[in-house]
Amino acid sequence: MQVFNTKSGNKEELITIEPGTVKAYICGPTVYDYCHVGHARTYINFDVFRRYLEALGYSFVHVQNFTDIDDKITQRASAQGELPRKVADFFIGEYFKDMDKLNVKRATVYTRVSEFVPKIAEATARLLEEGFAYRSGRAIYFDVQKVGGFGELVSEIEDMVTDKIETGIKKGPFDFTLWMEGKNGEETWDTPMGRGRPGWHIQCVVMSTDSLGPEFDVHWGGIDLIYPHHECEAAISKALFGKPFVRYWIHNNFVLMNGDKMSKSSGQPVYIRNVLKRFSGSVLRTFLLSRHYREKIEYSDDGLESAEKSLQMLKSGAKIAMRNRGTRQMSAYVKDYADMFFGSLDDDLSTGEALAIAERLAWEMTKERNKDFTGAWRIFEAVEGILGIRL
RNA sequence: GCUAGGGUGGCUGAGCGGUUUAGGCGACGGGCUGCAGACCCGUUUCACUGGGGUUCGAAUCCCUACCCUAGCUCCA
Repeated sequence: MQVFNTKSGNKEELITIEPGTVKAYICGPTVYDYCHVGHARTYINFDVFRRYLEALGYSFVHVQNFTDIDDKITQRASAQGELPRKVADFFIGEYFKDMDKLNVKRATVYTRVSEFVPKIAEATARLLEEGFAYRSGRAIYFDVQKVGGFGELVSEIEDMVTDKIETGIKKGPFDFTLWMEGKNGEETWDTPMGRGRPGWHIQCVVMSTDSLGPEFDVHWGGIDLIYPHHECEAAISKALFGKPFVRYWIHNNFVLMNGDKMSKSSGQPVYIRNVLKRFSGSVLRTFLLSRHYREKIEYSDDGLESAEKSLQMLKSGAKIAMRNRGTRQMSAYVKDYADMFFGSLDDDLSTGEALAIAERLAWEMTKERNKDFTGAWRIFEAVEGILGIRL
């Protein structure tokens, strides 16, 4: 299939390192709150990516983390008078409840930062020894210049607005924290480097490569993670292994609300569980898949309602189609639809197009009496199995 | 600056090589109604930023110019 690689800025044919196997890592949530619709979009699109490749016959290794050590978790914990660990565990549980309702397949491996601290400390110590990192103030920083700067995903980084970047403690403005001494109330670990906790970027490098090896096929995440998170990951990996790291970087776009990104920093997010009070998981899934993953999508009641209508149409079509379920052959008319449907998915996961094609077929089936719809059930089966929309 | 995505009729917004040029809103006419509203029917019959190019044919592909939006160390 063709996928858009952020690294090259182009659509490329997906060729895996090991034929027949896709090794993929996706940045999981920082578990300080319930998941919102933006999270849903990321994990649903990745889920369809996985399901499609599995349908093509690939074995798909899906590794996902939970960032359970973070300032926001500490903040929430102290506000509620609880231990950070308890807060993280709670929201991990809630994450699974939400994702199960959205029919998102479970990952092959889930990792938690808190379980990887010794390995992260070990990697940090190695970077320190090899001169890729330095100690300054109360933290250990990664020296971006030592690996020849950034450039995996962001070019001409010097052109970026650097006004708000603090310097002084750090050698270079783009250097970032690998390890820090803990502050009051934070969870810390004893290591040969002293007592402290890991920084954000190195976590994902250690966790992904631990399961998938130093080189793997796909690294997925929200578009907001391109810089700094993924760029920093690439720099760390380069220093740690001296290998290419990830072949395909894939990023999905945001869910907007009133034109702005839905997130904690810009207004209230819409939690998945709140949407599910009014619409089914399949409706939300249909809504989020109705637009291509690299396009922004505007969240609105109108959008959900229209997704509900689409789903209704798909269900009508599926009902008619399933009457001759099991029939191997496919009429020429249906074959055209099947080609278009699977062709859309093959072209950079165009779920919106695929959905529109299935919907049109459903519509035709409810209206046209004299056409041969033999084999149409296979398309609706794919809507369920690949798009993950229950009909 | 860099990266991504855009510039379509009064507005919104699909279409992304050729066909019935969506749909919605609004407007206009009619129906229904004691009058409105809602609802129903009809009309709104050739819009695609400028300039090149490819093609038998371009809103749709390529180049170029201009303009707009978003992001750029909290973030999926």
